[in-house]
Amino acid sequence: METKQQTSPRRGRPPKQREDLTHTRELLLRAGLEILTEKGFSGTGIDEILGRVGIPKGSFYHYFKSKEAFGLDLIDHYARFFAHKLDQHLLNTELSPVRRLHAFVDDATVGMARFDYRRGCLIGNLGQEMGSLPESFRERLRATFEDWQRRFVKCLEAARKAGELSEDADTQRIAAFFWIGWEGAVLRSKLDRSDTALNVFADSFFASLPTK
Amino acid sequence: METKQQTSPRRGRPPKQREDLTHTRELLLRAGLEILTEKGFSGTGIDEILGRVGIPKGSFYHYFKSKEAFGLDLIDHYARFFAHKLDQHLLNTELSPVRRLHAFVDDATVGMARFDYRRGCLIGNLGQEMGSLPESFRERLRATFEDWQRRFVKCLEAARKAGELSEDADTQRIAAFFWIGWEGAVLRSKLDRSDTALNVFADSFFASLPTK
DNA sequence: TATTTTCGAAACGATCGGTCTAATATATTT
DNA sequence: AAATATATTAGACCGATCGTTTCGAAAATA
Repeated sequence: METKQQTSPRRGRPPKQREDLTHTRELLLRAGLEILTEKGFSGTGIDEILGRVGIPKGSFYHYFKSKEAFGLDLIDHYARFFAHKLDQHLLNTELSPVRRLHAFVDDATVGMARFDYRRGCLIGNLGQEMGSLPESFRERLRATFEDWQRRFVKCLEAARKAGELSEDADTQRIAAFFWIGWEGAVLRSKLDRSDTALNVFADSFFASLPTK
Repeated sequence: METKQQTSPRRGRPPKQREDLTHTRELLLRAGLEILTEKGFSGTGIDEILGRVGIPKGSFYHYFKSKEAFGLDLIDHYARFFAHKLDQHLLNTELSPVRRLHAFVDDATVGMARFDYRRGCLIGNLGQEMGSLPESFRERLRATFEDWQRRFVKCLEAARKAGELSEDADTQRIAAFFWIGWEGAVLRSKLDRSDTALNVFADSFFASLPTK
């Protein structure tokens, strides 16, 4: 394991170690996200992503060793982005816990409207596609849902302590219920090109909360 | 529109008109259903379907003018099959209306277990894929959901009249809520390879029914 | 035999993910 | 400044697979 010499001063251009400003890579991830949330993994060719940002194949395979690796990076990228958005609402102490949930749902709803209900949730999309996807995707997708669910539980627990939920509310179950159904609502909303499904599910979900 | 002569005795080999024994066509539809519920439309190649049943391409394009047409036929095929299964439970007068709903959910749950949670719902699968599918699919998918929802409403109405649901229950909304969430549960169940999501959603759904 | 349906096999052009090689840009050491 | 080494760009190219076409042989009834 002595391949990497660390004593002698290396010559030539050193590898970039700054994560933040790999412009091209960032562009590819952004475009990939846009297209994959719309058309899925199998439905999207690399050439289409390349064409949109005007970048040749050489660059793509310089930054990602395969389409599969690209997909995995995309999942992480999206999971982080979405977790941030979730926390933005669910940790907003200016609102009561249950109102934070409403705020998130409303935000997501206008988010879908912004793209005419053409883009959905990357995690849900890939989850549905798992049958024809590299098996390596499964764990990451599962873990992402668990992560989102965990953040939801925290907010529900806060609601319970604040008296917005009954004392014996099963917050784990409620959070699981939400994400299961919400993904269904996003899928249906894409099919219908309408926010009806999102609203129907959200309303029924909130109405089902055990408010004691 | 005189192309089809019905008076003169036709010559040559007559078309197979027996529904049950359009062997090849039936085989293709069945295999297509199995594979598409597992891997989706974009994720499945025609060759894979052909290979499974040992039929050459010529036959496929004899019975279906394109993959798109095949997909549309598959949707109809599945929608009919599923509507039949739905009615089997929802019109079963030996059970109370709400118990019929339970029976359907239980049936669907063991159905998913039978294939190790690898096969989902064709309509949900294609719905999610719409972004990269022929636009002609959209209306059929929508119509199928509406049909299923309609059958659900009838059963809910019966439940209301039987006193199992409160008098002012919004059966339309409840049925819509169910199908939105149930498809999400099927998707999640496939990802997790477990019936947990199905059970969580079903339990929460039934618990949310306005029982007055 | 005439006519039509069905089957079978090969091949098409397009596109898929991925490779290859060369040129260019950028940074460091001598 | 020159030499050196790496980062990045650029796109032609590859084999495999995609959906589709073609065309003739078999099958079946008139």
